[in-house]
Amino acid sequence: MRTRNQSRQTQQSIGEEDLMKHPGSISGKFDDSGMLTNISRDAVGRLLKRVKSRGSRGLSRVDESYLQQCHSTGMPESGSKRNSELCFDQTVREDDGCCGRDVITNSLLESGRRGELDESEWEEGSIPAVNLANTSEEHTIGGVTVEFDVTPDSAKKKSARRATAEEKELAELVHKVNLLCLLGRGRSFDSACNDPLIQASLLSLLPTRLLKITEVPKLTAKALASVVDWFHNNFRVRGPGSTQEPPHLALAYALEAHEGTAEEVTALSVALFRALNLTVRFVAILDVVSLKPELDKPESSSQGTGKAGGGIFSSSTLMVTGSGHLSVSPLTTPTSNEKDNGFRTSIGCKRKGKARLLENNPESKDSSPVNNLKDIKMEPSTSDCHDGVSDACLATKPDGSKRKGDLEFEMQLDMALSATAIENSKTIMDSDFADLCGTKSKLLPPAKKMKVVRTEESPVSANGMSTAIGSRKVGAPLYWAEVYCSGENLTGKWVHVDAVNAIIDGEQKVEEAVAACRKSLRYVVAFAGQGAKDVTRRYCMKWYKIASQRINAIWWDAVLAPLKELESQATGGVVHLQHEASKVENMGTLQAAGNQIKDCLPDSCLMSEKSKRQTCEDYSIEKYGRNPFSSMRSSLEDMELETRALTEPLPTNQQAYKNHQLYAIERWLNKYQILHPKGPILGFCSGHPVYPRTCVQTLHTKEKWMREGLQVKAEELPAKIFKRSLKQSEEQAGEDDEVGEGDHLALYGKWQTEPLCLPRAIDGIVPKNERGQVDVWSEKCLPPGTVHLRLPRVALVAKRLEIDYAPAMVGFEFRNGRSVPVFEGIVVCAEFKDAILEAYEEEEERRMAEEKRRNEAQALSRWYQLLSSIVTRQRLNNCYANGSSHEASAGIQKPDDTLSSEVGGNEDGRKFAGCQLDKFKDDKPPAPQFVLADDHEHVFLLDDKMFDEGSSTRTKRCKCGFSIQFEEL
DNA sequence: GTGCAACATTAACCTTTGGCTTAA
DNA sequence: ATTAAGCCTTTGGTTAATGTTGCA
Repeated sequence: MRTRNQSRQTQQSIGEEDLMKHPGSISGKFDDSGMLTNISRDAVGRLLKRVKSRGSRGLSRVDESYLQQCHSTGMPESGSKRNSELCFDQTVREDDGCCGRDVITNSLLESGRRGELDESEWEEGSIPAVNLANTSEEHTIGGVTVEFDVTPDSAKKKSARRATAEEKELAELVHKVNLLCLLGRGRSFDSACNDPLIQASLLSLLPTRLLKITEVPKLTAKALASVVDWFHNNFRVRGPGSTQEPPHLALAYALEAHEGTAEEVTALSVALFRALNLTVRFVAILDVVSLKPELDKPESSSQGTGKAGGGIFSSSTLMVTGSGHLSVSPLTTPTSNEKDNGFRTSIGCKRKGKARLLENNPESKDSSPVNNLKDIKMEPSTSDCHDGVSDACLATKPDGSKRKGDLEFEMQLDMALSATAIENSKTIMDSDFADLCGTKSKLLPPAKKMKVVRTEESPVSANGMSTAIGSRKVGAPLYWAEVYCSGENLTGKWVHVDAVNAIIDGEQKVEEAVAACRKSLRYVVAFAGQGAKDVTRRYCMKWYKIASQRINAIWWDAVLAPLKELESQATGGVVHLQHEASKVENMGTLQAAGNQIKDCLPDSCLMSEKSKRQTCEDYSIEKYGRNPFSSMRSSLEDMELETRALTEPLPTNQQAYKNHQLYAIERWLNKYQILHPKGPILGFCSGHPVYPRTCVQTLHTKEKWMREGLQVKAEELPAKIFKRSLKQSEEQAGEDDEVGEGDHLALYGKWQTEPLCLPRAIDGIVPKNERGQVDVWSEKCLPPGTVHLRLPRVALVAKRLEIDYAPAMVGFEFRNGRSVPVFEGIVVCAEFKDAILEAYEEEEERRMAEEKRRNEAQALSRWYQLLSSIVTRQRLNNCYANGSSHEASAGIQKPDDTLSSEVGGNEDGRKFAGCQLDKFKDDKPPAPQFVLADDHEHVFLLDDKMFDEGSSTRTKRCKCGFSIQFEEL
């Protein structure tokens, strides 16, 4: 075992710069010296597992253990610098004697992963532990600062917290956007499948004998076998996925290389079928981000931490994606699959490298995955290739035995690999990897190495199907084709064709395969003719499991409606029975053309969009000409899907009935629900009879029914009675003064109600409730012969006219901690409506006039106040600025009202005001110009007024000598 | 290890009708 | 004297969804 000190020595011998530049080589050194990383990973896996299992106490206990040991052993002497490091070191040693350096490293990596570090950062971060020892509470790797004591603790807390409404709303929005993006992507690929050049190229590759399929009058699934076999043997799935390129180009590359992502290869199969004049859909599982917030995080974390072998070495899927063998929902949003994104980021450049390679060497048909990997490894920019060794050592212990987690991890890896039928290429890769393992395996990214290990243990069958998954022989297909076989059934049938895995008519297996790979079958969409149709029902037998994970059906149907129409138009017409001879002829021409243009690919794919589109259209018209049965085929399928929806098998677990759309059991009804009628019994689940969901009726109180314009029929007994809560009972009892009267709540079903019959208004009197009002929940709640006048202040009018009315309560609002009724307008007898409205109009006019008058008066008053204030201010300025105390004491301003009266009763004053405040003359009435002294009333004459241009001040003088200065406004 | 059932926890929903002071 | 407006203060029980735990 390497100790921490040993590790440090190693680190010291290796400069930081070197670490960053040549992580792989350094990894190699570690690897050579005692499987350090292997041991470390084991330790980290255990540590994190323990931490997770302990929940929030995990790290604190680690700290405590560290502190205790520090005290007991006298370590560490140098303060906090190495605290965290030592802490983990000690803890790990305590457990299994493993080195702590990698524990720290990988713990940090874990943090980094949560911080959405991509794969390259993940790998870079695994080496430079020198950095780690330099900080106490924080550690910096490659510029990323990670606080040490966050990890599983906070993650756990976060996952324990439930999502708020806002978060749910956001998640729903993201979900919708993601769906739309994936729909767009599917349409894109579907469109690419119609590319005549691609189709022609495929035909040119197809052996002539297989063209006979076009001559089959009634196509059956069986007839497809030969073509599917051929395709399966000639096209392989491999990664990294090309997700950045346009589908047309991606297909061209895949066609040339005879390999591509599952999506591309499937699209090629669709293109081939279409070239053969079959009616085909490109089907994809839209692996959309979860509709529920936070759902992805626990999922990923559970995968990452729950598995002993996984732990911070990331979830299995990450490992797989890291290997570049799985391209899943490339347009998923960042929140959907961090793992995918990280993977995608790294593979983007890889694919470009690959693309360049293809362009430079168009004949490199044998560009095997191995070659790809070599290219990848040589790419200096692909930092994710660094430090593969530590991961490479994960799978086996030094002694060769396997740990539980490793086996588990490999199992997951198997699933993912089989999901993309990677087994096809495995056999080829194995031989190459045998060499690589000896020499270059240390340089491989983790999952690449994992794959090597895996292939040693999991022999691949000759036909490329995985045998490692036992019963789950079929991997999780995310893409396949649907071929319309008119020879199936009486009316024809859409047949599932997974050319990638060479599976025909395996629709029943899809759900299981998808579930095995922990993918969700929420949306299965078939694309054709730029349209799309949701065919999830065909593949999902347990709808109740996905129902809650799907967006609300109304929105989804609205989105799909126009696409469905397009799809229906495109797949409705089949012409292969009408012009068979010409078809074969055409195909021969296409094949020849394909041979000519084959070598030009992908350049030929770059033909002008316009001409391409034109070709496409021409071809489509020929191929997808409408026939009179198109709508019938579409509706037949709709019926089929609908039938599946209505004939879902009974779930075997009780909880599934809680919100099941079709079935219900009594124990999962809530208190406002009842079975009526109670039958028929469709089956039993754990002894509970299962009823149709249509038998479930919602119950309400009499009052609640009344709000809906219904009333309980006379002499109807409550369908259900239950006790109120203690408090409610007490309140009710208190009101009724009769204990026991109000402690029960009677509920009625809709079948016990009839339209509301309120007492009619008679003699102009409005029937009111016990509170003297009318509850107007809706128009239905208005007593016959009355109208609701929803006008403000209309009650006053009715009152003035002495017309009987009732305040209209329209609802409640929660205010000041309690519900308060909201009144809007009044309810009056219909015959008074016009009179009231007329009076109301008059009253409103009068009120408006009054209000206007009041406003004007208020404006006047405010002007008075303003001007008085100005005068006062000026006077005080004059008095105190000049230091004339006697003047100050002499000048006392009257209150406004006094001044007003003075002004009003003094002609001279009015005149002076007009002169001296001429600036305000047009806007406002003259202001008072009198200042009263004890024994003298100052009068400011116009002649005595002086104006100073410089300071814009005007000086007024009284004959007595008193003067006031003020600024001209 | 997985699925199920029971229980625990928590966010969201549902309920629902004042009283006093001050100004006009 | 009457009436309108403003202010105070911000429930708590129930349900459904979700998490946890234990069992087969």
